[in-house]
Amino acid sequence: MTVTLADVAARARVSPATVSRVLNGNYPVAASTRERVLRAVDELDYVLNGPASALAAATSDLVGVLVNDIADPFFGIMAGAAQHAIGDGAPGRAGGEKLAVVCNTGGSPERELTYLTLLQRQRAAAVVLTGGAVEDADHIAATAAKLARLADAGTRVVLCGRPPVPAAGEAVTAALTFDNRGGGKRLTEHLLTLGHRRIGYIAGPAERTTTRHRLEGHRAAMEAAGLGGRGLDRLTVHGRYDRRSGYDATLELLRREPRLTAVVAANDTVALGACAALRDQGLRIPDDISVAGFDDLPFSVDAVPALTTVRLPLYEAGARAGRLATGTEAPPPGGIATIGGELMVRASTGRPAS
Amino acid sequence: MTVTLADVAARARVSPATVSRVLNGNYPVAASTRERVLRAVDELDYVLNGPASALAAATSDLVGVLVNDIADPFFGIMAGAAQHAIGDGAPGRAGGEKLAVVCNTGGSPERELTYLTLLQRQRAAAVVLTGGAVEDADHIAATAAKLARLADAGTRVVLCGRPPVPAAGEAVTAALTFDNRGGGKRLTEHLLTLGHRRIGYIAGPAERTTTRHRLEGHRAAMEAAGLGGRGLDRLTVHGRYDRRSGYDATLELLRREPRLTAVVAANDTVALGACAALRDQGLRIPDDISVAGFDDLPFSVDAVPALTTVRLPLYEAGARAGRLATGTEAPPPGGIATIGGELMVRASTGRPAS
DNA sequence: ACCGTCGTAGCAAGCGCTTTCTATCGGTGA
DNA sequence: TCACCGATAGAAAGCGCTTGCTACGACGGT
Repeated sequence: MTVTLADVAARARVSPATVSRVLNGNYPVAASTRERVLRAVDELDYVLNGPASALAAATSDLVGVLVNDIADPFFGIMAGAAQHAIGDGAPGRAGGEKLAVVCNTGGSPERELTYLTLLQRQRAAAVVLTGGAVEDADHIAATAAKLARLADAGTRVVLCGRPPVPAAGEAVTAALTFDNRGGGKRLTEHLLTLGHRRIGYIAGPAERTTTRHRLEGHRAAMEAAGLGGRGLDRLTVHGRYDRRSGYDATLELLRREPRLTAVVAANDTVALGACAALRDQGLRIPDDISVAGFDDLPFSVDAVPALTTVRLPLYEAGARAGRLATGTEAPPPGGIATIGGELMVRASTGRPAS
Repeated sequence: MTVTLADVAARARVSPATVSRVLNGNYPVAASTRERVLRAVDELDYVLNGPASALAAATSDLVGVLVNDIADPFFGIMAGAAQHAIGDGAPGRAGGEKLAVVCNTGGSPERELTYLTLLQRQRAAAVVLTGGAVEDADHIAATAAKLARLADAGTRVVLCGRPPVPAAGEAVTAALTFDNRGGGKRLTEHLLTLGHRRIGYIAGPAERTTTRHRLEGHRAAMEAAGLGGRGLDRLTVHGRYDRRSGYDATLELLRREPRLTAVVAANDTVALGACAALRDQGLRIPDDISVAGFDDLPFSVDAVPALTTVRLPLYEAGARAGRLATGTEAPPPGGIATIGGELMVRASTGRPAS
């Protein structure tokens, strides 16, 4: 039924060992023999049996890329870049080709662990974890343990846009983290500079690192401006990283403080929802109220008005993570690199009305 | 170093066969024995060796989901839904859990084939192909052949948002196709009804089925209104499915026909680019010119003005494809189901000025 | 009390490939 | 001319798991 190495060997009148060596190209095989084998492979339309070779060689060419939400371009862009870098990593001979697969955790710690186990099962060559992590002690411990297990099974572990795992130290090959705190700080400073004082903040899910860091940056800026204290809590609303959440949170913010002059959203998608809510309330942006996002996703520049936001080099980061995962690029010193964001001032922010 | 089935067996004082059966749960094992085994698994922190079991069982729990562009929510939504449906397909015992992985082809036929081969290598349980296909005879033949090969290796093949492969007939388990033609037609009819006559069309890449079908629908509507002929070609511009392409194409259309009263875009992303271009030209939407998109991606309702478009039930389609891939749902009669789009009339279209 | 059965568990033969070790052969330098 | 060597190719031993078949008690019907 299915063609095996032995069939190819028979056809090429050589031993299976020779065929294997031709295919893997890491052993001297006479040119004439090689050609004969290759022809047989072609004629028989032979396809290597992945599991069998993974079993025998104790390695596989699978690279897993874990994302929180595949429908969100934030992850899509990073994953696409990583996959690209990985697929083209060693385009040379067979075996150099890695299969990058992206796994959607939906933000659930359990699914993340499940996928990690599944990848461990497959003896994945590398794993790339993207996006913020959940800050639950149990989960962090479980993840760290799993990563350690993976690492000493030879799987490379790369973090992209996620803070280094505290306990997993040596397990992680490299960690690329975004400067969410700094970006959040600069964004709010921009608003403060424009003269805003009553600034609402729409945060993401409370337990995620990304959420916390961006919020911390915001608060640091507020406090530095003498606007700290309890007022901050009143003007902060948590929600999911989606449009709807931004819409609802904005309404809530307006309810708490009708004289709000600016809203900072956890990310661009949320900001879009916020804009919609504001418009529905009859408020003009930025005349009546300013809005800012985070990430600078592709659609943000086309929003009306164009969104002021913090640009994160998602594509570059993903590509770099991919290269680190394939070992094409050397890890940064210390294994950790922080990637900064760039403040993009656009039309959605302006001076407060009064 | 690594724990194997045999280790677990030794620890539980049973044979490897028994352990295997406990883990796969498809053979009677006494409760007490089972428990002992499970405990050993736990204590040893055993993880099944995927390749080994795939080799022995000649099947794997991998399901591949191929997408053209993972950074595009159009695909992200479908892929996420499929992955969800697949992962939760048989959450019962181990083994029922499938690993859905998404592979990003970047729209390249070669990469598509490469991934298909890679999945074939892994003896994937199923493959889901999403999005339009490239209409190149060679590639279609190659794909059909590959799918046939996969199919008779026992891999289920599901098409989602892609027209049935002509030559692959029996190879395909099920095909879910979007009624792009009908949607395109209705969209243009809507514009015609409003009174538009000079309607520009921004199409996607020429060689893709999705592009062709949507365009055909548009033209059918135009012709039915007596607006056929060569004028259509003049008012059609091809480009990629991205924002930038929409921007550029719009400028080109305006150059060709300054008196344009409406622009229909290949999809929402392109439409957004079109809106940006029009705004930059000082044109008001919909007062001076109407714009329509396709897909109804999440951000479309938040665009300003909200985008008139054709809603495609992306999530539902993806989920269904996932279920078909896992065999959780029976294929539609004939293996083919056409999914209709719903015209969403919003603020970006209105009566022409004059 | 005997034998067919049912319920469990073990044996052992692979699954298809990689890789170490060994064999072979045409040179080569002395 | 002969021992020796480099370059290739083959033999065979697994890699860790699944599964068909066999083995073995304990039951229950007659």
